Amino acid sequence: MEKYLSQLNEAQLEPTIQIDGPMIIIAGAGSGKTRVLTYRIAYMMSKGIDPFNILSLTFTNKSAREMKERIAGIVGTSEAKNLWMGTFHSVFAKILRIEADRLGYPSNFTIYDTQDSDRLIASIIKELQLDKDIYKYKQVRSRISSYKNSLITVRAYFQNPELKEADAMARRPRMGDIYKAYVDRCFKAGAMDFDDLLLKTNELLTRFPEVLMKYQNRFKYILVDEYQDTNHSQYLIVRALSDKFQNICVVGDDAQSIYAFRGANINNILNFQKDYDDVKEFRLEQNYRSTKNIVNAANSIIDKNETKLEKIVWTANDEGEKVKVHRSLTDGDEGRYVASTIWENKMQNQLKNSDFAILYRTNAQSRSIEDALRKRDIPYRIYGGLSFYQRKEIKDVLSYLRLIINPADEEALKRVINFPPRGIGQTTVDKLIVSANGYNRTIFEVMKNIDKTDVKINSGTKTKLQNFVTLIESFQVLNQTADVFELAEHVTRTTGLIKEFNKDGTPEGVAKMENIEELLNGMKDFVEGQKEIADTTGSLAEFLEDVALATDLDADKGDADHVALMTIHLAKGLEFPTVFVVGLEEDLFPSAMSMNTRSELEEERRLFYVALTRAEKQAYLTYALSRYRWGKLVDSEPSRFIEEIDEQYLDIVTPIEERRFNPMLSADIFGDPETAQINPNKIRYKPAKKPVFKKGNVTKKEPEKFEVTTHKNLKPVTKTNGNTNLFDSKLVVGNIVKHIRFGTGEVMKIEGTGGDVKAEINFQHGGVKKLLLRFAKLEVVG
DNA sequence: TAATTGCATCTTTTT
DNA sequence: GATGCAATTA
Repeated sequence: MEKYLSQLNEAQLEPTIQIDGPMIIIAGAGSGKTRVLTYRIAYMMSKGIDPFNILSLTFTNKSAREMKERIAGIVGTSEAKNLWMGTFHSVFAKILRIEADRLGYPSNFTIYDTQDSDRLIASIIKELQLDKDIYKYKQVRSRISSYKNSLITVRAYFQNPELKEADAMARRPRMGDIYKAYVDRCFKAGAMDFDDLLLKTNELLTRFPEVLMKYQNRFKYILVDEYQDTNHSQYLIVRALSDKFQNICVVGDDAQSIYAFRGANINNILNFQKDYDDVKEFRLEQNYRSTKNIVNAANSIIDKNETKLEKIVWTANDEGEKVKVHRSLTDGDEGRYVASTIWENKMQNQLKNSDFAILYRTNAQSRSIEDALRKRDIPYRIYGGLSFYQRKEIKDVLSYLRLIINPADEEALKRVINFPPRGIGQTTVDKLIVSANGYNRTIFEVMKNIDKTDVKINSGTKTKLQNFVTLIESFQVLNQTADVFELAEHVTRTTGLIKEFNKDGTPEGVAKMENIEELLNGMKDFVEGQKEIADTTGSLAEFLEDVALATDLDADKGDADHVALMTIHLAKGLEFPTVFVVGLEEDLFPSAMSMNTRSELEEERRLFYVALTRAEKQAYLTYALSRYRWGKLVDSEPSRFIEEIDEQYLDIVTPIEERRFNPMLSADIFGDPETAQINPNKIRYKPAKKPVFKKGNVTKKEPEKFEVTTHKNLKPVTKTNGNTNLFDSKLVVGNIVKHIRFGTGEVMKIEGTGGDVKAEINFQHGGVKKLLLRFAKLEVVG
C-alpha cells in the first residue's frame, strides 16, 4: 500500500487517507481524482474495513468496472469482488429486486427504457383523447421525469396547486391525469422506468425504517463520484444511507456539471457543507493531464460563468501548442480537415488512431466526420447513438423474452402480439387495453380469461389470442429448464421471427437476421461467462437487466486502435492526446435550445470546458460557415465560446482551400501564405457571401458506397443505421484468437459499432462463428 | 386487417 | 435525411 500512496502528491494523499466522517473532494479536471478514489478504497481495505461495507457510486458502469479492476490489482481479486460498485441505477435496481414485494412489485420487474416510456405515454394521450400536438409525448415524458426526480409523486402532484397551475399555464391542464395513468400502467405492468429506480428506492427507504437500517448498516462507507451530476432523488438516497455513520465522501467538480437537463442539481455539490456537520474539504487543483495552453484556455472560459466555486486549476506541464482554431466552408470541409489533420499527425508523429478523439454536441454531427474518415481509411468508432439493443429487431426478440419473465409487461406485449403478423390488429388490441383497464387486470390476464370477460371479439380472433397466450406459456415452461441462449433460439424459431426477417431477402432483412444471430451468440457467451462468476445465476432476468442498464460506453472492449467519436457528454471523464471539438457554431454549440436563460448558457459553457479539458497535448476547435441540418444547407456563425477564450492561447488557422474561394482572406492581406494566419480579432468577420460558391464544390455528396481495398478479407457491410464501421476492435483480421468454448480460430472479419462490435472467426473445430466482442471472451494468441 | 404511401417532425445532451 | 405516424387502398 505504501508504494501506492507514495505516488500521490500531498493534496491527493490527504483525502486518500481520510476515512471517517463526511468529506468533499473538489477535483479539477485532470487532477487525478480517479486515482484518489481507487487508492482510498484500497487503503480503507488495507486498514481492515470489510469491502462488504463499502458502497461506491459511479457515473458509468464502465468506470465502476475499471476502478474495481484497479483496486483488485492492489488488494487482490477475491477481496475486491465484494465491493458494491456501480451506477446509482444498477446498484439500486439490485436492491429493489431484493425488496420488491414490499412495494407491491414483482422481483422480476421489467425496466422500461425511454422508448417504452414514450410509447406508453403516447398511447395514454391517445386514450385520453388529448391533442397530440399540445401534449407531445416527449415533452410529457420529460415533464414526468422531472417530477419523479424531484420526488413529486402523483399524490404530491395533485396536492400541489402550483404544479397544476404551472401545467395549466403551459396549456397542459391534463398533465396530472397523464402522469397518474402512466404510473398506474407501469405499476400494473410490473415495470419501472429509469427514474423509478431512484424514486422507488427513496420510497423504500422512507416507508420501511427496517430496510433503511439494514442498508445503513451494510453501507458504512459511501463514496459518490461525479457528485455534481446527481439529481435530487439521488441526493436523498445518499443522505438517507449515510445518515447513521456519516462516512460519506463525495467527489466532483462544479465546473463539469453538465446534466441539469436530466435533473442534476449543481446545488448538491455547492451546498454539501451545509448538509453534514464538520465536513472536511479537499481540493485537487493541479492538473496532470493537459498542457499549460489548454489548461489556461479552459480556465479563461469557465471564468465567464457566475455560478461556480472558486478554484484555481493549474499545471506544471509544458506550455505545449496553442489551441488551434479552424474555419471551414461546410461541414463536409470540416470533416475533411479533421481527417487530413489526423492523417498528417499520425504520419509525422507516429501516433496511434486511439490518440485522437472527435467530440461534438449532437450525435447527428458524426455523419460528415465519418464520411471523411472513411475516405482516408482511418479506423474510427462511434460511441453512443443508437445502440445495438435499441434496434427494432433486437427489441422484438427481447420483448418476447421480457414477456416470459413478466407477462404483465404491456409494452413488450404490444410490440410482439402481432409481430410477426398473426391477425391480431390494432382494433383488437385497443379493445383489450380498454377491457384490461376496466377490470384492473393486465392485458395478458384478460386474454387468458377472454371468455369470462365481456370483450366483444369474434371467435376467430379469440382463438388467435388464445394461441398467443399458449405460445408464451410454453416459453415460460421452457424457461424452467433451458438457458438464455437455448430459450432465445427456440423463441426466434417458433414465433416465426426468423422467417419474417428472412422472407424478402432484402439487404435490410439480411442485416436484421445477422443482428439476431449475434444477439444469440452474445447470449451464449453470457451463459458461459456467468457460470464462472459465483454470485450470479446467469438467468434470463439477469441478462435482461444487464441489457437494460448497459450503456454504449460500457461496451468498449479493450483498447482497440481507433479514433473515438462521441458527444461531449459521453466524453466526460475520458482523456485523449489530441482532441477535436467540432461544430463550434452559434445555435449548435451553444445549442439553440439552451440560450434562453443564463443558467442554461452556463451549462453549455461548462460543457465546452469539459470538451477542451479532455485534451492532453493538442486541442483543435473547428467550425463551418454553413452546414447541412435537416438536409438543408444552413448558414452559421462562429460560436461565442471561441471568442471567449483568451486569444493568447489560440492559434487561428485558415485553410488553404478557403483562400481559393475568398480573396478577402488571401495571404497578401494577412501576411505569410505558409502559415496563413489571420488576425484573431477578425474571427467574427463574416466573409462576403462566397460568390464562387459553385454548386459542384458544396453540393451534398451521394453517400459513398465504400469498398475497402486495403484489407483483403473485408467485404462491404450492409449499413443498418449509418454507423457501420469496419475497423472496430483491437482485433485485426488475421489474428489468431482463443475462445473459451470454441478453441482457437482465425479472425476473418470485424464489423459493427457501439455495443455490437463483432468478429467473424473461423474456428478449427466448430467452423465460422460470429461473436459479439462485448460478450465474447477472446484471447489473442497470434 | 395488411401493406403502401405521403407527411411531419426531428436534433441537445443520457441512466 | 430518417423515422415514425396517419391516411389510403386492397
